[in-house]
Amino acid sequence: MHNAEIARKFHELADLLEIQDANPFRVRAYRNVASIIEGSSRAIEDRVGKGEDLSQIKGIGEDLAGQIESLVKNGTLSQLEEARKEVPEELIQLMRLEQLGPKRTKQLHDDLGITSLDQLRTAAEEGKISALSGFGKKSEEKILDELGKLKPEKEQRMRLGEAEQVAGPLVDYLDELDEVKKIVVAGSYRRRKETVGDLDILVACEDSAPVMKRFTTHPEVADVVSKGKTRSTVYLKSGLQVDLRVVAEKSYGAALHYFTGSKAHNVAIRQIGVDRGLKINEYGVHKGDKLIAGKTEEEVFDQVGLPWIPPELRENRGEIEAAREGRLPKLVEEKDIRGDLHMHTDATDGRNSLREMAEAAKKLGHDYIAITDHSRRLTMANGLTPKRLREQMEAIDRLNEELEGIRVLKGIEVDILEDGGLDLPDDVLKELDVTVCSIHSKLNLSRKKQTERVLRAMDNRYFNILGHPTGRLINKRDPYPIDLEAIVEGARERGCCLEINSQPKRLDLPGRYAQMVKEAGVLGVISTDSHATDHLGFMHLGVSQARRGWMEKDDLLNTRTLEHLKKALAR
DNA sequence: GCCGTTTTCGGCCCGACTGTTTTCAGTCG
Repeated sequence: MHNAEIARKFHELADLLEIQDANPFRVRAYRNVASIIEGSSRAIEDRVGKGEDLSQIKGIGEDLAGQIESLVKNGTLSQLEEARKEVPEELIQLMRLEQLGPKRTKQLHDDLGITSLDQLRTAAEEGKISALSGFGKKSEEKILDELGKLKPEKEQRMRLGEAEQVAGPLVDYLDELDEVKKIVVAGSYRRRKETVGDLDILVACEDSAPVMKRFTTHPEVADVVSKGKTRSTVYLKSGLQVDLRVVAEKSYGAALHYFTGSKAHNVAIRQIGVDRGLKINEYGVHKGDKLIAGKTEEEVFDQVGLPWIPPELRENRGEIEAAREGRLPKLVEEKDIRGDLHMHTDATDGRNSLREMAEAAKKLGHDYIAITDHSRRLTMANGLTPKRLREQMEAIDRLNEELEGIRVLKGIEVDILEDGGLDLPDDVLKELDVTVCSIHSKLNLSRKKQTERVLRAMDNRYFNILGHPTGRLINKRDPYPIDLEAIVEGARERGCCLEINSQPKRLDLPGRYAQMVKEAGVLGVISTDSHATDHLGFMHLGVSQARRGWMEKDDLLNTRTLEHLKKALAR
């Protein structure tokens, strides 16, 4: 069972308990454990398998450790089964609507007998909801409006970070077979799109039968849709569709190219083939009946007169022309990253101490990090006042005297207030090495006002990096209305940078906007926004977005040495 | 349900915003 699925079960339990009006702190404990598991870079299943004591993890006590273990071992969570008896589990669907939390959901159920989204729609259309106490006409309208926008859960694509947790173990499991010569996950996963619709696993081997057997009998498989010699399709228990395709080694490169896509890229490449009298398919490049290439992707590209193109660029958005003209970018790689400039500690809403964050970052090979806790306005996160920030600065000074091999920079994630001011006075900001400036409130301002708000904030000479610039949460919240072109231009004029936030839920900026930043000559910053030492490993996800935005090492701030970084930050 | 150089019991981030209110509950972050 994957981390994402374990986390989902605890979230569901928390939702059900909340509807039941359970102790809110107990609910929080369940939500907390869900987020710990979600954010863990190691598979909980493995940790249980190795007999690790999960109660050593902060936020997990003896009780929860036991619940996790039994969930992993038996596949069931008895507390969840109990809760489902009390509350219809479909009710949780109602809480996917904005404005509907546990209390009003319970009220809808108790007063109108509503258990599903369909029944909610009918009740709203019949005007029954506005008649309830606490609801009104506006609430009813909003519910109908939200219902119209809501996508069925099944049609949602899985976030890349979650898909990695599913794909990694599955690939390892298949790779244990001697028959498997090569194995890779192709498709949008390999192109590093922010979400994937399904997993396309490609295997090179001569005898497919044992591979197909092993694949379709994997314990995570819920349903075998088809099982053949070259292709099988299954649904995992998590709902994710996985296709396995088996080809001979001589066709591996061609198949890899074919199944990596994108479709638009493949069509364009095949057209070039046709122009040269070649037929290109998943088995290879053919001249007449003769197979002339296909063992590697390089061979396939070579046949159409192109150098190898990185998967992240294969969207037919200019990469073929660039390849032809020899101006493909040398994309940034994770090893180019020298430091991480956005992370939190337990002084605000992080889970680890200053020292723990620094030591974990050092282990990852970073030359420097910046501690950027929240500022005072974010009370829910226990945001720092000037006084507490100064205390943290002193603690950083002391830590830097002790630590070797890594430099801890003083920073803040300071809120951009509604009027474009920053949440801390200039004389405090002045003392910091770096500021990440972010919007956490008033997300629903008009596009014009939101844009002006950020531009005004950037006027402050201590504004360094715009944090999670679009504010989107993948599958959950759209970007707030904002004129990003104007923001990028404003950043260029003022010498500000834009963040590429690596949190799996955010990936913000997305690749397409990263490209805009690069083209404007504005520096990007890839940060993890870590709230625990475990999150520091999300860097590669941000790097993938930068790569999708054609970014090279020099297009980024945190690929620089500490010395150059400091110069670049001075305004 | 978790946690403890205040504590093994009694705390647990709390303010802004909205729509419904007539003094506030529910939701969100």
